[in-house]
Amino acid sequence: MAVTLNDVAKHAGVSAMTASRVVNGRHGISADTQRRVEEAIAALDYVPNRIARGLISQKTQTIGLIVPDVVNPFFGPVVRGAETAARRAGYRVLLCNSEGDLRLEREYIEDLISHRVEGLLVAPVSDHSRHSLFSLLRGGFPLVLLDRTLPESECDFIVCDSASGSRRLVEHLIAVGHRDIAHLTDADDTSTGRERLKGYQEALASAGIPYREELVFRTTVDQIGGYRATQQVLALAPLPTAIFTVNNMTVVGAMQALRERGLSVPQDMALVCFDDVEHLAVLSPFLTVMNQPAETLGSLGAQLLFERIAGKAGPRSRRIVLQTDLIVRLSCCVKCGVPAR
Amino acid sequence: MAVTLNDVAKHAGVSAMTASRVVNGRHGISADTQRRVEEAIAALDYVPNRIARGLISQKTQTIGLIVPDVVNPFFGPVVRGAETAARRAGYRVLLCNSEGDLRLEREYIEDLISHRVEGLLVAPVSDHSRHSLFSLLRGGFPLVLLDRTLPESECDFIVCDSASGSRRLVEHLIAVGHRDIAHLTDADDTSTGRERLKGYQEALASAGIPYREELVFRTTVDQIGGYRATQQVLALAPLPTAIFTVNNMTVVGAMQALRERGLSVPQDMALVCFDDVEHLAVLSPFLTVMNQPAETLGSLGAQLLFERIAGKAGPRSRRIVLQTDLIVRLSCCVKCGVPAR
DNA sequence: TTGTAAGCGTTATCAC
DNA sequence: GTGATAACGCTTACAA
Repeated sequence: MAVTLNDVAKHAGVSAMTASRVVNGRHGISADTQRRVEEAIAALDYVPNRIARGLISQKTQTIGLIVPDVVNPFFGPVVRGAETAARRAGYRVLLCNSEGDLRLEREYIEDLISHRVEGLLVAPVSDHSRHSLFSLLRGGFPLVLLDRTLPESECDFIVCDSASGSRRLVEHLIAVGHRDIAHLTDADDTSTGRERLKGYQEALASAGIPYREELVFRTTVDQIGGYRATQQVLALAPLPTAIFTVNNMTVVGAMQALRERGLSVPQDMALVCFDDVEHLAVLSPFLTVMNQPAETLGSLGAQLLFERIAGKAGPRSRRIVLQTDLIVRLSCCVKCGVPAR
Repeated sequence: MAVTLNDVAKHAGVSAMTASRVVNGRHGISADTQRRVEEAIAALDYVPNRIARGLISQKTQTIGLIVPDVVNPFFGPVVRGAETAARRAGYRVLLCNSEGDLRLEREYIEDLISHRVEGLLVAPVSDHSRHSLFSLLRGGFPLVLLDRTLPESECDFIVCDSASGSRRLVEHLIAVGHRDIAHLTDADDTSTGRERLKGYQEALASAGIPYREELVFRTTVDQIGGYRATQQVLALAPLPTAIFTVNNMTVVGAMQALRERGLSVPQDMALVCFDDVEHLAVLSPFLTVMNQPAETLGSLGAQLLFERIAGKAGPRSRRIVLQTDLIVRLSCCVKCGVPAR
């Protein structure tokens, strides 16, 4: 069905090798031959087979990208950033949604290796992802971690400064008068969760507010997790005056739970989180957030990977930490004051 | 560097063929041989090379997916739906963002063909995309169009019912009292733009409201396009009382322009659009929209494609039209009434 | 039950 | 300038 180089060669009355030379723009071809081959290519709609090429060159011009979910407003831009950078570097991207599932992540990794991607960009599900990833690293396989680090890993990564971001976000809450701040976060097995909890604790400590374990709720960091954890928050007496959720999905669930209970934000409860949502901010400039440069993270991550693939990276792991931006909007409104409890 | 089947075979003291049989779970292998090969596979961390496999079988287990932008809240879910369906069918997805650029789209198509994807899922940039796509169709290449159709094409597609959706949306505006309704839409070269304009006209006609060309603004359907077109709307005198934008990106720009002019929605201007935004709706249930089942569109589109790839599809093109849902929220609020002009 | 030979589409190498 | 040959890693067809 597909037209091969041999078809082109026959059509042009030359050898496959000569046709190959024309396709690849090599020198030392007579003008006449060149023309005939080009005509044959056009006439037959020939498109070179990269699969066959890759078999020889061991280069597939393809990388794998694994994120929990493209629809997540944080990972969407990460994917776009990576894809754009990849295109510019002449690479294609095999996209995989791990759905935060370690088993699925592992399957995808194996599958991508089997597809002979030249490198892997992974936003790991959790610390446990290292079991799937470390054997790659031992083999020197080009790998860059996105958004989360892995313990004891000598691996390139690019993340945002979660601890500092979290600290500044909580400092802001404290500055506008909050003292009882609930924190909805990951289980203890992700670097982002640990760092954000650390920042939360640091902010409290430097304000002289005692850390209270009972204000920290660990959950799955999706909408339903945020919803359930917020229900637990709302069972506290007295209620805290603010909730800080670890990311953009948990905050949605939190909002849902608050609304169900008839609580308004920020009048009855302040609500802040990590991650801004592109566009949403314009439509409804409401949530105070710690914005992460997601698209930059994706494109720089891809650049790190391409350097590694090209062998320009050296044996030491490179670690990039991007800064986050506090965007103050209405959800912890100063003018509204802090709810009295 | 990579471990090959030959390495495994040598390690196990058998021929490559025998090793291959074990890898593929064929019958007729002695228990002892089987064990030795499996040990070798484990010892060497062997992962089969699908590239080589694909060269023989002509199957790469890969499809291409081209959308304008993964970050677009409509296409994000489309991508997830397609990717999930692909995984279930044992396929991987090469994701490409055309950025609404015909040239880029064309490059991607050629590149994906060269990567020997087994089929293509494309949300075409515009009618002009057919120049890149029709030669594929002639060759019988498996192709399914997403979201937009192409004129004169005998090609599978899956879209939403834009005309009916648009009509119902405008009927709603009319029902709550609007008569001067501006419409921000695509240039005339996309099926969605044409259909939505048609629905707009139908709704006006059946309400006995004359169609006024000067209320229709054609623009690029992104944020900046929506912004500029809305500025033009705001130069009208008298102002219309409602704006209906063709999609979720234009509405963001529209909101921006309205806010800059100090106009509130819906008090000063009603605002409705196609496409809902997942999560946003929870955080801020504000925009009245015509929701499209984006994820379903992606997963059904993938299913159509896999049927075609498997040769189960027949020569006739299949055309699926999904229905849309009107979600009434606050942005055309009845209680607020229609602004007097 | 296992192995040999050929070939998928392309390119590197070396002749001519 | 151009072409024959082998090879990339694997599987199909056939042989032993």
